Amino acid sequence: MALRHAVLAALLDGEHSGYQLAKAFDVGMANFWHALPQQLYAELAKLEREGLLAGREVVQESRPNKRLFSVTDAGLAELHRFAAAPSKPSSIRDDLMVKVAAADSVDAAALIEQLEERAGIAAAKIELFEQLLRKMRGDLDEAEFLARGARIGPYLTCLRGRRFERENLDWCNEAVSVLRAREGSDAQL
Amino acid sequence: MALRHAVLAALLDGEHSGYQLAKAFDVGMANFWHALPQQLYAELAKLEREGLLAGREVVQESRPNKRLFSVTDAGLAELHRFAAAPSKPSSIRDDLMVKVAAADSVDAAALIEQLEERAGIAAAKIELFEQLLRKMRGDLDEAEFLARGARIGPYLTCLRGRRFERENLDWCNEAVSVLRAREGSDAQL
DNA sequence: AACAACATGTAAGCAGTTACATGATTTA
DNA sequence: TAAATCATGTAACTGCTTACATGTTGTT
Repeated sequence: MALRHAVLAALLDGEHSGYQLAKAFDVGMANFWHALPQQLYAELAKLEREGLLAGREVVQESRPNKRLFSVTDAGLAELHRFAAAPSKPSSIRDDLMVKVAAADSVDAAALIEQLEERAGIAAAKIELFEQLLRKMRGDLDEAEFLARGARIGPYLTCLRGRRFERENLDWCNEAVSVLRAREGSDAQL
Repeated sequence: MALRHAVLAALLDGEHSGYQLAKAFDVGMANFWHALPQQLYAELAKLEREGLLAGREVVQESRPNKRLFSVTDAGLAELHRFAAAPSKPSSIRDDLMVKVAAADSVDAAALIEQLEERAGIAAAKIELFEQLLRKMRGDLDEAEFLARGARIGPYLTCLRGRRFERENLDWCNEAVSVLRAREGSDAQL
């Protein structure tokens, strides 16, 4: 049960609505934790009931009303506790990798197509991360920001996301060229 | 529901028992799909009921008896279908990254400790992948194996795993040195 | 006129985790 | 003699996904 902590961490840079959080969990946050809007609304309600978040209603005119949430002292304490506790190793789940693992028994063309699609997604994400990183840095250059910038946490996770997607892109391209080369000359040992 | 496909893929290189699979899902397979032994035993039983796997009892003397499973034609057909179907993007879940995202509000020392531990784990995994890759290659050099080796699927996913862990290691080290540097001079903007 | 963005949820079902349960043999 | 390896499961719980449900405003 750690979606709760991901939500608390996401709310550290100010109050957000469920809708705003859902978008955050679709970009920067999504590198290490993914969640659908329904899940977020449910989790926010739960965290509020438990007193780890405080919600306030904001009445809007040309928009539906919304509820903004912020982390309470109890919420901060819970984050502290969580950060100090040992965690289990990360878990990854990727259908495409399962398909590649079965590459020898499966249609190569379909695999190549999906690897190329994935490479495109990775490239787009890299671009997104670059933007996010620039935005977080503001006027400072990277060394300066790493040394003295505010909110280093999200910056570091973004750096991890960029590294991950670069590897993803490179590997997809490598896998595609290997599979293509074997398609032509299918003399397997 | 794709553990089933991961199991089918894992059984492509011959029959295995639940126990053997559990070990495989703890090393090579774990890069893209993680599963506990209980889950595997349950899934194997289910796949056998559905006719995608065939199990046979092997009586042993100095060991408990075991059941070895292999993929049936129906299982292969299901893998084909799965490989050709579109899949949703990979999902990652990593507690440690959630903690790093909250780095500005939590205890830096505890974070550094966990990042170093993770770096160690990553280094060990890299070594493990190197071994696995050498073992799969056998006498061939890498270019040769990529071009003509048997069972390229597991080799490619292993290459992905090694890339991932290298990035992990580098990033953990980077994050540690950033956090250390900030610990000393805590003049945040 | 159609679609994207804003905004929030409920209900049912399925997948994954944790705890429990057992017991022989080989290695340190 | 203690621990690791071999070997297989059940039961209860929790968390995640899919499907459903609604309605306005701004953009193309």
